[in-house]
Amino acid sequence: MSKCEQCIVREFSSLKALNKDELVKLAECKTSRLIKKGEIIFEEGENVNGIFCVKDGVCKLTKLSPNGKDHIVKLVTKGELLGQRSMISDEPVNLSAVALEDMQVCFIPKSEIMGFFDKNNQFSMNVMKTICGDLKEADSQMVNMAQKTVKERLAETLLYLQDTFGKNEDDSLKIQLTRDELASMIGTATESCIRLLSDFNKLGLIELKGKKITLKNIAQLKKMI
Amino acid sequence: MSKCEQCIVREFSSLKALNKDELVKLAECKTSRLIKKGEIIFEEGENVNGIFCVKDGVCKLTKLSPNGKDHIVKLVTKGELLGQRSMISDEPVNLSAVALEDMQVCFIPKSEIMGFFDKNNQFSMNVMKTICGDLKEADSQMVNMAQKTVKERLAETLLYLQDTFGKNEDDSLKIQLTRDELASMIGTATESCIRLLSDFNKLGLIELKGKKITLKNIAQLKKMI
DNA sequence: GGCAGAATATGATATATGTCATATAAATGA
DNA sequence: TCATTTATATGACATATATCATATTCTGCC
Repeated sequence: MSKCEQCIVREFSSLKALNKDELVKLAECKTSRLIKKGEIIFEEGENVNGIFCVKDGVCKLTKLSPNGKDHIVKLVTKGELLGQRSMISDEPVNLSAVALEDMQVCFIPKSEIMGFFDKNNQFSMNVMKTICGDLKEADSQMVNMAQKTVKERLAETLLYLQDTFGKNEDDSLKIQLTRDELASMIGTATESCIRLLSDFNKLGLIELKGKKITLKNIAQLKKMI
Repeated sequence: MSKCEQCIVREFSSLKALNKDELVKLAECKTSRLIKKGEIIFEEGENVNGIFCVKDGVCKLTKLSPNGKDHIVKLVTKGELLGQRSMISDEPVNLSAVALEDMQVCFIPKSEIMGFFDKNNQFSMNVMKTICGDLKEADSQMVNMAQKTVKERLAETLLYLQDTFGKNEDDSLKIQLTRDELASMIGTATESCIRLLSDFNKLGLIELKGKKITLKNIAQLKKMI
């Protein structure tokens, strides 16, 4: 079992508030897991009874709409925690988590986290702030979905993906989403998404090479939002 | 200054975790306010530096979209707290609050609440749970906006309004929203909202009398969602 | 290496929703 | 009380987006 003290990603999450003793305790009760691309970490409705700390890789949090389509609510990446909301609410998870790349995660049982809540106010505060940030973002996304056109949402999402996950040496977006996934992030039909990408390509805003997407005219994309 | 100990609505919010001493302290530092229908409690971008406890009345939380339209993110009613998110994040508020009816609210300064966070774990936990509930609801609304038709969202919203705010003796919805406000809750143009209400009326799902809306066929409305 | 199945692409068309115009009804205020 | 504004309603039309069909390209796999 690897030591949490030496784990770098811990510094990026609420766990940074834990002291040496707490980290030792944490290392004793956590379980590490390797998760393959496409694998499900947990599914809507499941009881998770703990949280996951993402050490490496990216996953999508999706919610199934009554119309049968999945919607991607959020992407979660290295350094973030997964499943905090449902643990605190003491409810089954309301979202599914699926790996978009191979991942390394650690599972921390609920009992352990609840202990930290009791004894470490800074940790509680960090978790609260994270969830408040998620709420602000969710409100903003809600308004985006309600008020913006698909074209605007696509432009915004492409910029977000580059900002958050960066680009490869050839300048293409580092994170690899299928057209289907991109569509379910912006809330549209796959064909519409593909068509708009095609339009953006023709307008010189982006470049499509196979499944690789390269942002070519950031200024113009920003103007579209 | 009225005593918080005897305030009934306190029992419905996170504040129920406070003990006698804390309530006395709270009563000393809070300020009560009467707010007229239509009045702005706070506006997007403002620094609020505390939270509001809603003693009576209902307000809307709105967010301005870049296209210039307001979107109603949430309705807040008696017994709920207002402004928790931004206080915890230590940021300006991301939403505006406007009274839909005459309201009674109490303002509690940030310093006081932060003290409770430090000393009263149950209170912290209550606040956390409330915000987690808001986050779950926001995620769900995000998916609704992205995946459901306007018709479905209208049906859902009408049912929600009746469930949450009840009906008058004549069975019409107790909460009075303008068509414009209803439209900005479901995320559509005012005309589309009016038109669909008209359609629902013709189908016998609802009845329109002046601005009063009465749900006539709940089962059918539920089937539409 | 070639084949099956998936992902991407594009056209044709249907449909939902937005926009603009205008009419009517209701509310507000001098 | 009447006039002016504001909210509701409805029609005509434009447009964005979904849906269905069908290529084409990619990818994993035996």
